[in-house]
Amino acid sequence: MNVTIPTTAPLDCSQVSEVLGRVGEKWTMQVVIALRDQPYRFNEIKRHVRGISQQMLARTLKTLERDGMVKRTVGPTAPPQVEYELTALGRSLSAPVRQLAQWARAHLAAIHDNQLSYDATH
Amino acid sequence: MNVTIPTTAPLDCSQVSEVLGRVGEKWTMQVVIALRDQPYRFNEIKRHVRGISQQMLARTLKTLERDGMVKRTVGPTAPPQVEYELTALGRSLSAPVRQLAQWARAHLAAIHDNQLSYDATH
DNA sequence: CGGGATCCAGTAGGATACTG
DNA sequence: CAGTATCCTACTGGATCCCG
Repeated sequence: MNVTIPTTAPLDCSQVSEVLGRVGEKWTMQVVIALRDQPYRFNEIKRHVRGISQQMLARTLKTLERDGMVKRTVGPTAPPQVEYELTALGRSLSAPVRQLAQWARAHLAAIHDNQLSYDATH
Repeated sequence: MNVTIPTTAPLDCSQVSEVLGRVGEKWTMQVVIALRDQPYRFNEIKRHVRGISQQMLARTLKTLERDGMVKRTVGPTAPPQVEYELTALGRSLSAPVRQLAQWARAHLAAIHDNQLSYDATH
């Protein structure tokens, strides 16, 4: 068989950019990363993700839940006990994102250098 | 040696989200992908990236050039002949992004299903 | 504790017209 | 051909207050 769709594979289509856009949102991946190892409650996540507001955490979690990346579990207690955990889908996303993050760490200094010299001459 | 910094590696820091944000911009990766195989001129890129306006293409290319991902070469002719090509940095980025794109294509249907059933119950 | 409702600022994205 | 200049809209991100 050997279909061989090498580097020339689509890669384009607007569908992919839908996911790229989600990944590029400010808090999405930081929340996913915070949940990587174990479930956490709302304010536990908030403490792990430095700088996030209640509002943005609530929005981000809701979006992730809607996408099926995070599972929300409400305990029958008062006050409410709500736990969030990654689904298999959410966990599988963190792998390629980790590749990207490694690239970022490896090349961010070069990018900043380029920006500085570009700004100096334009 | 085998240092073994497994899934617990940083991955966090705001620096990474700077790159993630860039990747998440609407046209950035589509332009990078269009330039993957060979240099192109402005309007050639515009034809390859369906739906992009002159304005957004100019902005995107300028940002990519500033980041050092794209090299801009002006020929000494009239009318101007301007060629854009990926730098080594730009080419190296497309590898991890391709991983993400493959993930996107593989799981986008599942995401849409989740969104539909979520919307139906909330 | 875990949110929702509201309001607000900044920016990404886009349409159109003009220019060297 | 390869942009720049304007102008506008929509959405992201955030601060604050309120509620069960």
